[in-house]
Order: sequence, then C-alpha cells, then structure tokens
Amino acid sequence: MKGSRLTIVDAARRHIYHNGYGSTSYADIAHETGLGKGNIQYHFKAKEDLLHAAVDQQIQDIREQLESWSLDCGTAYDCIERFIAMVEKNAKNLSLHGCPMGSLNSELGKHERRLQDHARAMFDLYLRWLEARFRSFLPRKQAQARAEQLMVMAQGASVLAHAYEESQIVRRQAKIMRQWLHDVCDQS
Amino acid sequence: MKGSRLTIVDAARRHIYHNGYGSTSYADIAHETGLGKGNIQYHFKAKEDLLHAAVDQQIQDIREQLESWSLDCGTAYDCIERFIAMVEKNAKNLSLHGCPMGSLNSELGKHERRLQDHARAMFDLYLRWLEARFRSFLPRKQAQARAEQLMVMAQGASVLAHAYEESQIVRRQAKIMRQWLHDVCDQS
DNA sequence: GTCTATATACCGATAGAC
DNA sequence: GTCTATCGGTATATAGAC
Repeated sequence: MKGSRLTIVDAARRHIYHNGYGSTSYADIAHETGLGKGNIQYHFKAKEDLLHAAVDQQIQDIREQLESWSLDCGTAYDCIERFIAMVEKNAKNLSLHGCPMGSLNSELGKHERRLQDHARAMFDLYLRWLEARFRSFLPRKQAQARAEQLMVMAQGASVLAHAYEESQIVRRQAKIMRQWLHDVCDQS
Repeated sequence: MKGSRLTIVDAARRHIYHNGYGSTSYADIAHETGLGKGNIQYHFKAKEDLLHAAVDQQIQDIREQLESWSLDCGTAYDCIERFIAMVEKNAKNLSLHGCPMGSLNSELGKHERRLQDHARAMFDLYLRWLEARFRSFLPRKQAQARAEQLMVMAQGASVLAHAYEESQIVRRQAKIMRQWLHDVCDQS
C-alpha cells in the first residue's frame, strides 16, 4: 500500500502526459485517484507544485534508467543503441501521446517559461549521458554535436508519429538512427 | 483597410502560435485587435471555428510558398535546399515559440484529435511537396522515406531549440541537413 | 456589424468540519 | 489527513440593444 502523495504524483504524471499540463485540473486527479479534491490540494497547495513533483519523479526515473544502462551495456556503442531501442520500444505511446519530455517542454515553453526551466532538466540528463558515451570514441565538440543530432531525430520522430498517430514512423526512424550510429562509429 | 474578419484571423494565428490554442480566448483576440469580444464571436460562433479559419489561412500561405519555390528554383535539389533555408531563416522564431505546425499538432493531438485532423494537413503539404522533389532522382519509396527524414530533422530541431530557447541549435541542424542532402544526391 | 449584458460552467485557491 | 463548502476569477456561448 503506497501513500496518497505517491498515488497523486503517479496520476498527475499520467494525466499531464496524456492531456497536457494546461488541461490537467485538481478535479481530474481527484477523479482518477478516487481521492477528494481537497485532499489533493492538501498535499499540493498550488497547481505548480503538482507539476514540479511530477517532473522530479520523472527525472528520478530517468536517472535510474541511465544508470542501469551504463551498468548493463558493455561498450559505449551498446549504450547508445540502448537509447535507440528505448525510443523504438515506446513507439506506440509516442504515436498516441507524443514524447513526455518533448511535448511537456513544448507546452510550457509557450507561456510558462518558469516551469519549463525545470522540465528542461530531463533533456539535460539524456543529452549529457549521450555526450559522455560518444566521448569514448569522439572528441568533445563532436560528441556534443552527435548527442544533439540523435536527440533531434528522436524528438522529430515523436512529433511526426504523434501528428499522424502512426507508430511505424518511430520504427522507421529508429532503423535510420541505428544506421547513422554505425556510420558515425566507422568514421571515427 | 482590410475587413474585420481577416484582422481577427491574423491575430488568432499569431496568438495561437505564441500561446497555444488552449490558452487563446476570445478576450485575448478582442484585446489584440481592439475590437469588442462580441464582435469576434459574431464572426466565429464557436472557438473551434476560429482555429479552423487560422489553419485554413496558414494552409493557403504554405500552398503559395511551395508554389513560388517550385517556380523559382531550377533543380529539385535547389527546391529542397530552399526548404532547409526556410527552416534556418526562421531559427529565431522557432527557438522562441517552436514550429507553428509542429507545436499546434502536438497540442491538439493530446486532447483535440478532431481538430488535429485539420492541422495535420499542413504536414501533408510539405511532405508531399518534398517527396515530389526527391522523386526527380529517387524511386517512389525512397523519396517518401527521405522526405519523412528531412521533416523529422526539422521538427526535432524546432523542439530542442524551443526547449533551450537557443536558435543556434536550428542553425547547426540546418548545416547537417545540407550535408545530408548532398550525400543523398551523391548516392543516387 | 458592433457592442454590452448575462447565463452557465469550470478552474484554482481557501476555510473549516470531522 | 481527508473531506465538503464556498469564494473569486475566467472561459465559452447566447441574447439583445444600437
């Protein structure tokens, strides 16, 4: 049995991912958790607090994910391919709801720049981790550029797949990313 | 002196692009145009009508843009590079507000799938136009894949540039797109 | 066509009973 | 901790005066 607070944050993450932050209300979370609206507001006085908690938990998940990849994978190449495999594995959700990281940043970037500063930290985690892997076989500046390029491909695939509600777009782009990664390694 | 209706649609396009559809109200458009709220609602009974009109006008703009590119540019290669040049030229706006086409589709895809069906038509226009240019030197299936890949890069660059409010990301990716286009032509 | 006024609903936030 | 009740603000939408 987990505490109310964690239940609320889980529901908030899901609802924000599926409907966006602006279309997420206390009433929605109350309905989804079965708790009263006042209870949600006892734990999170302001709506912004709810978002910060949801982002914090997601950041924690990403940290653990990247750590486990670093341990599991042998070479830097395998690590980066693991990232691509993650994108491909989530093809269905990406086509249905977009990327949880990208779509949240897009929404908050429009008119909640202060909150977006926090959401951007998710991008930082992935980018710095990818850059560190690329640095095993590339100079610093090139490693940075390659990490950025891979993230651009992943985000672009998510946007297009979501627009067309077509998970095959993600799978096609994952294949292209693998070929690209292979070529990048060859050239080094 | 242009009519009220056109004034309203222009303001709606700008406001929706800068703030998102969900955060655009009749009062916002009234304030931005100097017209009364009731006047806006006389021309557009439902808020959805306002979005449809804004999207329709943007579709018209895209059509004219693509037509003029087709006339101006000599080779198919030049046409495609013109698309890349457009992305690069808009780097500043993309970093400040995201891509008008991508961010609108992302928002509507979350909880307004019906309206998103209309917004997706903008993607269709660019993708079909790009595919037609690639077909000058590639078979149908490959041309389709290349058009999709280029759009993925453009959208990904927009998302990342918007998240970091950093227009240089778009410029770096435009350079990569040009190199990619060059390689694609070479291989054919 | 343009405006004011109003109906109705939902939101975030707060106060207080249990 | 959990809930109900309520306030103030704002949204879409409608009715009607000019």
